[in-house]
Amino acid sequence: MNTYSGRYPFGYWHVIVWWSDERIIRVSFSRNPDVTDGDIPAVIRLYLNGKNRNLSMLKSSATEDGHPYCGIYRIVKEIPYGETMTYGEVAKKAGTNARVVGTAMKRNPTPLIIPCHRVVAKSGTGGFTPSVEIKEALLRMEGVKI
DNA sequence: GGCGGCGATAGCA
DNA sequence: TGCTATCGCCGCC
Repeated sequence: MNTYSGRYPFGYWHVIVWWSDERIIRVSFSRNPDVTDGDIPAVIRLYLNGKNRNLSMLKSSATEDGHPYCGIYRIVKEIPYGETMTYGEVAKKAGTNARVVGTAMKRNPTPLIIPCHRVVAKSGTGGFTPSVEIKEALLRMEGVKI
């Protein structure tokens, strides 16, 4: 199986993507991109430029059977572009509690594909790893008032 | 393999 | 504003 990696600028950050022929393996953010070079899939580039509203066709390693949080990630993946859900609402659908949802979002290996930035606290934006400024920028880009 | 700690929270006094 | 319920996973015995 071939695997690829690439990076792409987003504000002051770079988005780094690892993927294979089958699915997206990992997405991360860095201010100081390492040796990772090359381009990223076109649909993600377009999304970051606000020209593509739908990443749901991409498969993520996180929603596969056996992943510890695949149930939670499948629910989050269904949140439409420009809409948000609270940690509590996701927890209710997943049959768990909000703390567990927060932990799952923090461990999300493929943000953007699993749109964890659309999961917000009941009051406020909630957190984001590595930085809430990325979460806020993504939400603003999607037209969400924060 | 068992046990304790730890959250990107929520809800209530 | 402050405190606690809650629970799945990770790391360390």
